[in-house]
Amino acid sequence: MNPECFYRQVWALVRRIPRGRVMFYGQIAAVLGCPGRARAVGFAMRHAPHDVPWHRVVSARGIISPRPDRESMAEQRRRLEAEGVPFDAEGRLPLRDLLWEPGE
DNA sequence: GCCTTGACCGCAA
DNA sequence: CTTGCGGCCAAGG
Repeated sequence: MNPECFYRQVWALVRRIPRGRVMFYGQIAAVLGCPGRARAVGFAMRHAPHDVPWHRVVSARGIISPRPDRESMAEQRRRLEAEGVPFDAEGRLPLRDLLWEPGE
């Protein structure tokens, strides 16, 4: 699968994540049949179109992925909290309860 | 084309 | 629980 097609499928999938639920990078890649391309999913999020709910994608460790742009991290947390997602004192969220997968 | 970087991940220690 | 390492692979210099 070529990169461009992959990104479009990532965006299409992320658009289907319900409010208040999340998926993690590697999971998205695996669902699309491309295990090992978690980093490419990260790239797809960084370049996501305006209508893609990129904030519903977090790391497999249940934290908002660290990145140079601290402001976008804060923005992601605000958006998730606005959807009812709880964070503990260490900035972690209950991935086990919030994880979503297509066809659920 | 080579090398480095990065919104990653699973597993070993 | 935490960290480190290796594997991963696309982009950009």
